[in-house]
Amino acid sequence: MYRTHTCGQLRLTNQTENATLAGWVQTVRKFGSITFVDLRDRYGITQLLFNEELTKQLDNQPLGREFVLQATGTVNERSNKNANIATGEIELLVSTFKVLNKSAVPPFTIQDDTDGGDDIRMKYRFLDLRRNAVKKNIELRYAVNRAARTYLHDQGFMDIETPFLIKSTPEGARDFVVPSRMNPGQFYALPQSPQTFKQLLMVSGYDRYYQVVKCFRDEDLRADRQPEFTQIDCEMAFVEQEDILNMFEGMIKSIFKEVKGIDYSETVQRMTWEDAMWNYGNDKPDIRFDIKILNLKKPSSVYTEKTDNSALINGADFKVFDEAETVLAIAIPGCSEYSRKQTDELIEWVKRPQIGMKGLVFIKVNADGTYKSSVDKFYSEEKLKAIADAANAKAGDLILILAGAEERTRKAISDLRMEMANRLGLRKDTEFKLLWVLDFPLFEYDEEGNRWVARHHPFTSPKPTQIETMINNNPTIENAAEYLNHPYASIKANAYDMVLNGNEIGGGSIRIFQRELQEKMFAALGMDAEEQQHKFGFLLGAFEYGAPPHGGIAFGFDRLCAILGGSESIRDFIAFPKNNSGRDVMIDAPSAIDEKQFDELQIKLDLK
RNA sequence: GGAUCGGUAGUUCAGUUGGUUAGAAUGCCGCCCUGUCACGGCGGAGGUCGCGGGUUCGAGUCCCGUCCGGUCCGCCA
Repeated sequence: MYRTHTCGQLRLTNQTENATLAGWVQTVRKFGSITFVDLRDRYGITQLLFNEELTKQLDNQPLGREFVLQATGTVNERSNKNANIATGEIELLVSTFKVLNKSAVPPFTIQDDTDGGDDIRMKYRFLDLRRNAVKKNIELRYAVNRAARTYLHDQGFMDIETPFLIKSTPEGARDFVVPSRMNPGQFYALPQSPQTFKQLLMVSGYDRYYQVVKCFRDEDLRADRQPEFTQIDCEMAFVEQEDILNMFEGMIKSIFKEVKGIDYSETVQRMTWEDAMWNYGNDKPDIRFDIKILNLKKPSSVYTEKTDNSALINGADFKVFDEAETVLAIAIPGCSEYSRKQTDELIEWVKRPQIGMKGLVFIKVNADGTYKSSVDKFYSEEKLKAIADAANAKAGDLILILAGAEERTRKAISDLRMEMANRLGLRKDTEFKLLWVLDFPLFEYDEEGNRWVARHHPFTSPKPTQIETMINNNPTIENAAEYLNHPYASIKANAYDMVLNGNEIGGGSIRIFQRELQEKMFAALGMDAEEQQHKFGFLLGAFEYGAPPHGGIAFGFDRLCAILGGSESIRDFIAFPKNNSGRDVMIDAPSAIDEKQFDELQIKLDLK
């Protein structure tokens, strides 16, 4: 037996008991004739005390950091207690010890505020994982996993595994592909999600399915995007959208309760996609703070149900506004005192290539009720007041106005809104606000490919009243400039996203379950009968054998963990993550393979 | 594919308008120390300034290229 207790276990109540501990040497503090050793394992740190005789033995058997040590002795009350650690009232008075393994000097210190940078910590991730800060994240991840599984199990969901070696269907993200030795020249694809399999399980009658499952996408990375990532993937049969929303609100609330101890009792807000875009410029708005967009102009073809406020800016002969497709304003609370330097800095901020605006108009709503703006030449004080009132600005607020092309400007005002909220500390990572965004567009225009693609995926059902519009307006070769006016731009889907603090944490839809409609959908995406059969024949075939109505949702597990852990980066919540370039710097993957492997695969490497 | 920031001791960083022998902290090694817990004291070792080229009397510093890493845009059904 290597140990009788863990390093986080012993207390004053164990005084005078014998115990054997095993763990890693955190620090050695030598005082000539006595020595203190902090021994660490997953559970905590216990101080070991070596007497004079044992300290002498250390001359022949030196202890270094991260040595693996086993020590036996009696539990002793400390004369100087340490309130900072759970075992701080006791120490182990060592009688015998054994070095189970020595350690090279670690390249960075294994402690909470380590001296190691990201690079070196990723290369030695197995050491980084010993640190409390990382361990806490991995533990939180397991807690989220457990809470989700418990909830879903209690609701009658079954965990059913689906294959990783599947068929490539190049829609949406790029597939990772795997060559098949037994089928030379042919390739498997790793799943971007188990989408079609979970739908087939619905056809098979497993009407509540879930899986905590790896998904793979060969796209560029970000702080919150990895090439392999984990989803909580769920599907239900005989459900409408309302059933799904209720079921999975329940799951998230249960996770909040189990993992964070938070009773999220309030009703989860709901918002249509159009409202989200109109009011926040974003399909995943952070609603922890109440700053909404004032639409001073809009392109006529979208947001057909909305009324803009162009009367407020018209007739001033201000070309920047008059010639812009879209003009959007937000009122930032308490910033009217911004200096010239500060407003100039904001202008530079929106002109950065990532934002790409040409400039920024501001109106200061002064505390004394006067107005000062960068467009005083064009707008009288009355007009500025009218704009300020429409933007819900109060005395002391700063109104920021962007003008330009619809999509870019709307994204820019959203980015600006988030940036200002960050600067004002309005995005607290201890506050959690859930939101359902509903009625997403069914299609979106792909400018690069000059075609219409499914916004969610091609299995998403259209709103029933718009099926006719979909069938009767199949896109031909469209002019890119006119895409906002195509009937497809207005078709909405039975699709929904769950948003937490401005992050999309889950998304799903009610699926198409009739073969005929699915064929029409594929046709709408430009797939002829032959291509449909080749790519999705198995699904169309299955739909002929009594497919039930069904729908589902998938949650981004890594991202959910990161948000619950108060972090922007999902890497901290993955035991062995990839870096920015998709590399695992610890094992140095990807890497070249042997000539023999190419031979077996009958593949010849000929890099361009 | 693009933008941007960074690469100097094991590690984290500083390094002025280009100028003598490139510094600090921490870690590491040695000696001293019986109550430390960020132990303390004294001493020591440790550098291809990412790599290649250029400008210059002289380059860590300026220029060009390249590699690596971070963040973002495009991309991510």
